[in-house]
Amino acid sequence: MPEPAVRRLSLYLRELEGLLDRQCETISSRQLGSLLNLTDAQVRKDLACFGQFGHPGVGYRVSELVVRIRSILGTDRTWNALLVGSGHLGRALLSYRGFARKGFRLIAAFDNDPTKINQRVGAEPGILVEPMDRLPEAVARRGIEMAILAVPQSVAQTVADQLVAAGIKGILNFAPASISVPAHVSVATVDLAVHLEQLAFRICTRQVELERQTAGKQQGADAIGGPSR
Amino acid sequence: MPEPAVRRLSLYLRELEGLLDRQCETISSRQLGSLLNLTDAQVRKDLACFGQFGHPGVGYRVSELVVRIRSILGTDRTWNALLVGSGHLGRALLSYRGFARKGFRLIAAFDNDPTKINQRVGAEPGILVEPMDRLPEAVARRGIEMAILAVPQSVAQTVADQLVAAGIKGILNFAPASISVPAHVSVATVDLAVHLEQLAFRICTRQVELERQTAGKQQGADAIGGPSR
DNA sequence: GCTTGTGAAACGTTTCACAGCA
DNA sequence: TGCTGTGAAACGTTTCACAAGC
Repeated sequence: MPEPAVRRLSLYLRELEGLLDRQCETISSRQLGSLLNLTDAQVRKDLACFGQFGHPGVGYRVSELVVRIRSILGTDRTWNALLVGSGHLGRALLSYRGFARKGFRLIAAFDNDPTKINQRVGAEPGILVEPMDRLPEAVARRGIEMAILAVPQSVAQTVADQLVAAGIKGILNFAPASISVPAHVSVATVDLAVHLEQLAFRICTRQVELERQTAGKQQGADAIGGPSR
Repeated sequence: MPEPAVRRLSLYLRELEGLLDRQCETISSRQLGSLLNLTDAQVRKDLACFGQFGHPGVGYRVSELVVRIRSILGTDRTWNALLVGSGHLGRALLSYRGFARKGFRLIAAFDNDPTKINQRVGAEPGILVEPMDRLPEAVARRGIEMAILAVPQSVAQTVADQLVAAGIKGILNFAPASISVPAHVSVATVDLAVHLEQLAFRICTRQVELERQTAGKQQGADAIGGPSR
């Protein structure tokens, strides 16, 4: 199953949910692609990986496709998640409404800092920050399958190990570190600084590209004796 | 220039900076790869794209490689950045120390919500949240090249247009929407909900894989009449 | 011995082009 | 006409294998 196709599936779903709000009933692969700067063939190939959802001559029915993609991604149900690390980022994530809209419920929070334990964080009524030793029981008792890791780099691996031991099946890791887990556990790492770094690189590269293009055009113009403008 | 190689360059740098702290002087492609679950050949090919940094029989000198990669990524200097949207996520990003460590300075913040304007946010002394109409002047006067977009989906494109008009060269977009900008501007989108969705998919898939594996083994054992255990 | 850098082979992804269908 | 689904071609990335160097 092509990994890039799975990544794009989430993006298709995001756009389709938007179209649903605007009561758009059907959409062609070309239209959906143009929303994400993809070719029509790309969209069709991606969707065809998972079944035949389209209607020749018509396109894709938005509501139908939304249901299908949710079912493929496993977001046609709610997932319970917990948070470890109630620093600035952790608290922001607890308050983020985007997760709930997609069916993810953050229902517990943990930290090992005594000054943070027993505080209530997030939108009213808030979630109680519990000490780390309560984690295993919470996972078992409250049916929590996912964890959001928002702790400092230095303790990321240790906490990840605790999460795995507690029976967590997937970790969304915001710590700037690559963590290792057993094969039955999935990890997705989001390193915010890395994304800014990539942006810096792209800005530099874009700048150079444009300069080269301009220079090339000028030289070309010079060579054929065209107007330098 | 292979796009995946550039992505990994940031990860190499992150690991190398860690090794530098632990006074590790040299590292082989195999060792560096194992930190990130990559093959040694992958590491060598990636680095070779940008020059000859290695020393046969020795490996790569950590401090040298750090300098080289920073120079390639364009993070051998500081970048000034601004933030738009001082909601929960925006304020968390202003307080995040990881950016400063990588040479990114968040030096201005904007919002169009009157209740947020003129507040000070982030670590002491804090950054003053200014109204959107001050944005163009701030970009020009303070040499700001990057923007972090942490606004709701509904206004993401509008604000992006304002940023472009103000002369911003790169946007790190946290809004759950794909935004379009002219070719001379770079965008990186980080959709937090999408990452959780991908994690949900991987958890489901992993579960099925393991079940199939177990079933396969059992069947295999049955077929050859081995112990069913 | 161990290491890098690199052409060549293997693999995966995207694009093309068109048959089949409403 | 307009659309999907799909084999085939084109393109890009990763892995292999080994010469060259410490």
